[in-house]
Amino acid sequence: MSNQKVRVRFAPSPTGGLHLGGVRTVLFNYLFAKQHNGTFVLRIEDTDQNRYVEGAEAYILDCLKWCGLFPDESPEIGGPFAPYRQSERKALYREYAERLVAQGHAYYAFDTPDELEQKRKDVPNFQYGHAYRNEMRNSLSLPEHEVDKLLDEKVPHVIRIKMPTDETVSFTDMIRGFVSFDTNLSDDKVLLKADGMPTYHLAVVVDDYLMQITHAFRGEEWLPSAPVHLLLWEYLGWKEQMPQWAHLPLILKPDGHGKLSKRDGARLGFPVYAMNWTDPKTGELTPGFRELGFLPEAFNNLLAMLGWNAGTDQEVFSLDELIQQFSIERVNKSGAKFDFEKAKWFNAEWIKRLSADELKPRVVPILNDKGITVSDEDYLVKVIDLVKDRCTLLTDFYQQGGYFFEAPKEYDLNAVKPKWTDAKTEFFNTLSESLQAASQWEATGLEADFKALAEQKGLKIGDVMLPFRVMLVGGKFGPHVFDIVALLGKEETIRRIGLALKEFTA
RNA sequence: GGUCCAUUCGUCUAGGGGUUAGGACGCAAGAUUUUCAUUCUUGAAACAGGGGUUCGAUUCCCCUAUGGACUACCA
Repeated sequence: MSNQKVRVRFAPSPTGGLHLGGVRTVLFNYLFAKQHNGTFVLRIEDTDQNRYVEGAEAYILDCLKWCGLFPDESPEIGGPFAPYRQSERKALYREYAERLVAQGHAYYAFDTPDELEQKRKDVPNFQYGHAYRNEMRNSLSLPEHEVDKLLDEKVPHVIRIKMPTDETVSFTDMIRGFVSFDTNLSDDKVLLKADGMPTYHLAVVVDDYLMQITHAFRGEEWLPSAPVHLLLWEYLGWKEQMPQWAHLPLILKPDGHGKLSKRDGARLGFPVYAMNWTDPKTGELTPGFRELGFLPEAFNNLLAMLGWNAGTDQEVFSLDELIQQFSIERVNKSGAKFDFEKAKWFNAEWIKRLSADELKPRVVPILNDKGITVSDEDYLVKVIDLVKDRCTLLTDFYQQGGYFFEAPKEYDLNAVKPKWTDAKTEFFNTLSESLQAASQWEATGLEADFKALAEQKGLKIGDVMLPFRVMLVGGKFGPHVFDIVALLGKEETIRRIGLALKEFTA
């Protein structure tokens, strides 16, 4: 296996939106694959038809595209190990389950859901395992002829793994090192469900084998069921081909403790999903990072830093840098609480780092959404350059840059009206006239003229500078006033002075 | 309850038998900016506790505590 080409997979089940932690798992898979010139496959684990959600698979694909984490093999693009949807591979799992039964490592169980429920009620901490399996209705406890009869009559049944007693299963995890488990403590997990679909336990082993997966990354929540998987690899005779495991630390709630869930996002006011997700049944919308105004560069970056670090002071990484520097050895063992403030900082950093040209195509839709059409792209680039340092989210470009495209609809009147005087009205009227007559239109010259005029009128510069800003921008924010004036142009500046004067003196 | 896993500033983390325990986010103060940000400087802020081992433990070992995951015909 060590000389084999690296093959990794991300195997989500299409049950809803894609969680932050899911994207991080994708990212680590992707980084590892690319770094080793390996293959990244996307496999859809849709073996539970009860939980299948329309549109979820397409949504997951879209998320990966947005993040720029493209699979090399997937249900969409195919590949040498197609199909990549487990529901389409259904027929193949039974054979392996039967093989395990024949070998004595698994058995048929005929207990109905009701019977199981009853048993759980009767026996505290019931586990379907060595202690109780003889009390249940299965091919271990029932006489052979009765089992045959039940099978012949096609009585619904499942296939369960027969966990060995008094054995220790151990392996070396790429992240946590040596871990071991006592087989007595694991129950006889269902391998093949009554509907003929495999459970995760069987499917993940069979497909990882068939798809020649060399390294398997998954969340830490899978650690307790690892012994079942290990045993399956062994019983199926594939132990030599078993991938190396890496159980990733969990992403935790920012407050309190526990796994971060979409509920926490709603409660604390930040997204948990990569992109907006609308549940097709309830119509409920769960917000996403993309729509909130995150850049995929920043999203990848912040996810990578949740559990991994380069061992240096560097925190801002491009995807290429991550591919270069990522190492599984430097992934932390313990869970990390998600910090939305830091997440926003990463985004602000990326907005500052990207050029106005690179930002342009991402800002246009933001402005369009607000009803602003951009006819002059060069003008937009200048606007972006002027305001990008004060944007944290992409959506901030509307607030910070919208007034370059349309005059303010509302003014921060509290900032100007209480201190308004006739002298100021007079000043701005005169300013309009002198701007009209201006022979040049460049920031420093305009500023000098403005100051000279204020002095001449006996006004403090500060007393007219702020009102001037509010006239152009609408509020107390934005770049240097005369940079704005210079970009806005003569006609528009004068127009806005007139517009605002009406409001200020009303 | 049981099993497994984890534990350095509020948060993400670096470090590692002898260090002023480093960085980042956030927070506070100051400088720059006649707005708001950016930027810069400075500051407050941590080795869960107890035993060992050792000349010396935050670092190694054990125990305790705390937290988390899992304990479905879900993944």
